[in-house]
Amino acid sequence: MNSQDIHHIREFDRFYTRIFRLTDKYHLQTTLTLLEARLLLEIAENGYNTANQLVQVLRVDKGYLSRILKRLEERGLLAQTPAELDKRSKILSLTDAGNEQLAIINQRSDDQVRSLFTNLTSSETKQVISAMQFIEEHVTKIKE
Amino acid sequence: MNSQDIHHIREFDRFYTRIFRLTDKYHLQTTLTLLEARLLLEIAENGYNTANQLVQVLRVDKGYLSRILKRLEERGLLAQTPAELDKRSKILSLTDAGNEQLAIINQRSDDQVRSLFTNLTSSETKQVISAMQFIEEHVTKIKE
DNA sequence: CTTATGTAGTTGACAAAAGCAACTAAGTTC
DNA sequence: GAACTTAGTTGCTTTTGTCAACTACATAAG
Repeated sequence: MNSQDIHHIREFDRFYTRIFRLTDKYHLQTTLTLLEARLLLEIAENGYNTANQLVQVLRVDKGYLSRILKRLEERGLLAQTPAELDKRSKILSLTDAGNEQLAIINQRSDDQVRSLFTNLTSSETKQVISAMQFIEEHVTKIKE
Repeated sequence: MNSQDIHHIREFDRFYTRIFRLTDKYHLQTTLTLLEARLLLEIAENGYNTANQLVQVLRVDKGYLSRILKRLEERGLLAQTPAELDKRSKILSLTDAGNEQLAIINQRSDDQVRSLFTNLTSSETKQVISAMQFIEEHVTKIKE
């Protein structure tokens, strides 16, 4: 792998982070931070339903997470019910209001994605997606 | 653009951010934060050599930036010399130590990129890079 | 020239985000 | 059942980022 290749890849990296605006303070004009939005998503859609699982998958401090979850609960978006099996842990789930918030976020994320592709023909869009899938399949995960 | 397409794209987004580890606190095991590393790079390699230019291109608060630049100067990585043409502004440049730091960061970034591609044949690598370039050329920038 | 207005960067005060360590309560091992 | 581990909480601190006021210089208009 030559230095020109590496240059291209790092260039893409900068392009990508800029375009997808990963640093937006509030996620898509909701009152949720990026992390809060991500938590709702992981809980509701990816089945991570304990604080501990979220700590693993998102690599956040457990103390910090604990407070964020408490805040989400206070805001009525999240329910924490003691686990029957292991009484140390709590099972996390979204309330109806939480699911509504998530739906809004998803809607806006979808809109954002769509707007990135507005000028593309349907065939170009398909090619971009193929390119993404190709990258996803081939780029190797770094070891932890 | 159908919902399946959007799903694929958002999936790629999550994959990408996870793999490239954009949230690492210290950039590649140096004592520089991601922003500090980025500043050195923009100053030395992209020719943005005033605080004002950096504010524009990286969209950070000018007060915050001012403090970071001061810190980099105190650490001996950065020199700020008054501009002759406009005495309000200072011309930023890396010291030798700053260039060394940047070289280390670049080296490690390169290594990281390389390690993501270790298992790929040279032809697969070329295809991934082509895919990246295709995405870069086609995905439209969101308006500010 | 001089007044008004704009711009580059600094500073102080503050708020939000994140990290660290000590702690409680429950589970596990032997 | 004593020693150890684990899930989550809480207090304390640091880091990161925001906002507004301020200084010094620049520029345009009368």
